[in-house]
Amino acid sequence: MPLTVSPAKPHDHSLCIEDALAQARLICEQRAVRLTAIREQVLGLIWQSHKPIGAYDLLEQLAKTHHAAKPPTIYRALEFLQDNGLIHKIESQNAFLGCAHVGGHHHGQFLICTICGTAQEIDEKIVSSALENASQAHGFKIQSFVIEIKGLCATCQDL
Amino acid sequence: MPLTVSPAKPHDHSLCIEDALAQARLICEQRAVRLTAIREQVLGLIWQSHKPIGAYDLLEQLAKTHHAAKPPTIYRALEFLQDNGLIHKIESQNAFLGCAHVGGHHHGQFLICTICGTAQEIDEKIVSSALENASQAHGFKIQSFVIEIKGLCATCQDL
DNA sequence: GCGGCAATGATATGATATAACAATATCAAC
DNA sequence: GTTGATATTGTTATATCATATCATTGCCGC
Repeated sequence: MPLTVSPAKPHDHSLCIEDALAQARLICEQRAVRLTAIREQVLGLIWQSHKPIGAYDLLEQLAKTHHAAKPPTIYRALEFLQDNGLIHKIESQNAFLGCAHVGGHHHGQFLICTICGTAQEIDEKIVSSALENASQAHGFKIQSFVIEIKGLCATCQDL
Repeated sequence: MPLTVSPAKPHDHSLCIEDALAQARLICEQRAVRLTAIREQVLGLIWQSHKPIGAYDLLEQLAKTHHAAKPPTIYRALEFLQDNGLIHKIESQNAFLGCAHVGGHHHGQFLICTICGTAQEIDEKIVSSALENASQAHGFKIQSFVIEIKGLCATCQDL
């Protein structure tokens, strides 16, 4: 299961990408939305990195094969991919990352290494229920959340 | 204690501002750093809203009394205030908010209302310990975190 | 009052994101 | 298979957020 590996550990990442794209095609078919060439290409570019990647870095990559690409090209693709739960935005970095748990209507929880820059997505019930608890205690009703934990991944702690 | 009220509830907010500025002066004296006129003025402007406020909105306010104010003026003041734990940045909005728990070396947890825009800072042990737990389970060592919970505040739920 | 450092002024530019409208592609209905 | 409605992409321009750089001024210990 490529999607459950830690990005910090070595693995055959081309499998991640293939798997992510295959899942994306499936999801889009199920939802009757169109994973166009541009959108799929952008998703592929995002998955080529385990590190969150910025919109203009993506644009630079995309422009290599797609001369007409301009900022709106990227931002539209990013919006589509976000709307369909295929990618997440890391708010504290203005950067984007493939969703590791597609299908669920979830919000991301991320472990972001301050040394190597990798971001691992987790989905811990203990975190979401703690948020739910804390919010309730303040009479607040959750719609969504941003959880970005910064620190040292297992690999970089050992350096 | 003005600093513990919910921003969503009506209260005499001028007390919040005065209290926040008084605490800021104290903290800066203790830390032997200079809360200059510009910095204090920016902090005051931030406290005039319970809603996170953007850097350029602050600039516009500041420029009314301080003709020479330019973007670096604001960003330098914001950096100082953040470094000294007097304000927080809401990453998902590129906006800034007075810190409601000055003194502690804490990271913020925010309840942000999607209707009225107010952001309430909380500091729930259950949340931070859940993050600690989840991180440990993945061999990750926390340095800091961004917690921004979006939803409906008590007041706006009843509308 | 002078030397060193912190803070601010001033100019320019970099980085991120969206508005608005035109052109084209897709696809269902006929 | 043409037509019309809608989604997607192209194109230009601009809005919004943030920092680099160097000059100038102010503060403070000596």
